Amino acid sequence: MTEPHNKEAAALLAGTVDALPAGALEAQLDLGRPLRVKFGIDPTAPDIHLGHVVVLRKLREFQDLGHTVVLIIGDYTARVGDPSGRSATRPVLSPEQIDANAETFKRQAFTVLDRECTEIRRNSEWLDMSMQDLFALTRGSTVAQLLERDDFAKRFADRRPISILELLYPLLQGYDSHAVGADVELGGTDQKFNLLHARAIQQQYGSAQQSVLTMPILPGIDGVERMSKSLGNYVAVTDLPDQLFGKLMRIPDQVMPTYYELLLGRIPDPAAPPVIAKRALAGELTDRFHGAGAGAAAERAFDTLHVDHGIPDEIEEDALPDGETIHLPELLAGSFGISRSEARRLLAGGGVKLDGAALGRDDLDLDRARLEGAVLQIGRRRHRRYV
RNA sequence: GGGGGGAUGUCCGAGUGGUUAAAGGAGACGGGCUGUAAACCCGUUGGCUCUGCCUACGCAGGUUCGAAUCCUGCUCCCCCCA
Repeated sequence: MTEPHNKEAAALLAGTVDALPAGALEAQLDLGRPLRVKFGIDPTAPDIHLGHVVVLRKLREFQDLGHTVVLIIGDYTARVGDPSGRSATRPVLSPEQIDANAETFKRQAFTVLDRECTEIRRNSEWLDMSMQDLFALTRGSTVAQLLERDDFAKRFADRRPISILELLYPLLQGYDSHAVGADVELGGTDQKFNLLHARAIQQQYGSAQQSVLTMPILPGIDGVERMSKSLGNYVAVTDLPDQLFGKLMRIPDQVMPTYYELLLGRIPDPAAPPVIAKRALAGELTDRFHGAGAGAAAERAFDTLHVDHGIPDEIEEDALPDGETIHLPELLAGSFGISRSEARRLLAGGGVKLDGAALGRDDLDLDRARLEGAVLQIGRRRHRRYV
């Protein structure tokens, strides 16, 4: 084993949870050729979020060392649905939706990955197989093996349903590895079973077996559940700068160190108060996805809104309806996409402001003159100017 | 094939004839506080022409002065035995 490869291995293993089998990656690096590093993603929900970024950053490290990333768009497996985590049945996507999502995915993945060292494949290329081929694939795996998987085992014990289709998922993902000749596969720790099962499939087909690296799971901005689109606790890489900054300011203080470690690769400044550390985190990530300076601009907007409780510079405009008096519930409902009843409740609760001054329960009808050119505001974040 | 259980508001989940727009929790939203859109505290959380009216407890009928609660049929889901 040569010295430079040891260093390379150490860098690549940093921050990973599992590297299996032990020593496999080091041996592969000693081959002295670029490795094919697989990462698969199902285009079910078309937003790459910071949870994906944890894995993507590691992939980028491989690329920076001259290895090739094979990005698999699971357009076919998306029809099956990975049963990991929640057992809710996935909605069936149309081919058009899957295509559109796949495009979005590609674009977003390159906010982190190096386009030059990335090979993109769709697993419909090889998974659209004959029944005979499927038989051949399924012959190699047993129910007992699959039931070892944590969530299957649990559901089986609880007598909750496990569909045959779901059982098939690890086989299909494994077949992907065989099809693209993967040397290494990355995923979150929740993917450990699937990643390892791929080794069995590769062996079954006489391919070289991949090594497996798992990355920690990033908690969502609720600080509790894993970050996921379906739980709504995610920060998308396409979120607008102000949104991205603001969402990151909302993470509970306890998970801040985790965010630092997984997204920035360091710990927060121990001398900094939480709010300062959180601002630094939010600013840095905003810069990363929107360019240098975006973080600072977003921070100024944040201060205006949440520290000074002021009105932002840029506000969407709406036209006032005709008439000398304006019925506020109707206006608010139309502008902010809420019901008139909700508008009344917000009014009664002091949540509606006109040019910064709170309105009350009885301010149902206002003279047009008071609204012309004025700004109506719900809470701190929603504003509309009337022209 | 046989037997059993279930479908409640954004979600989870109480409720088994009469203040039930439906307990409780979560989430969300609003207010207060704040060196954070953290934490903490308070409030709201079906719609509307809003001191009232309308629509709601899988779907369609029925019983009753009155039903989410009882009856019949239907749809869907789950479990057990084979």
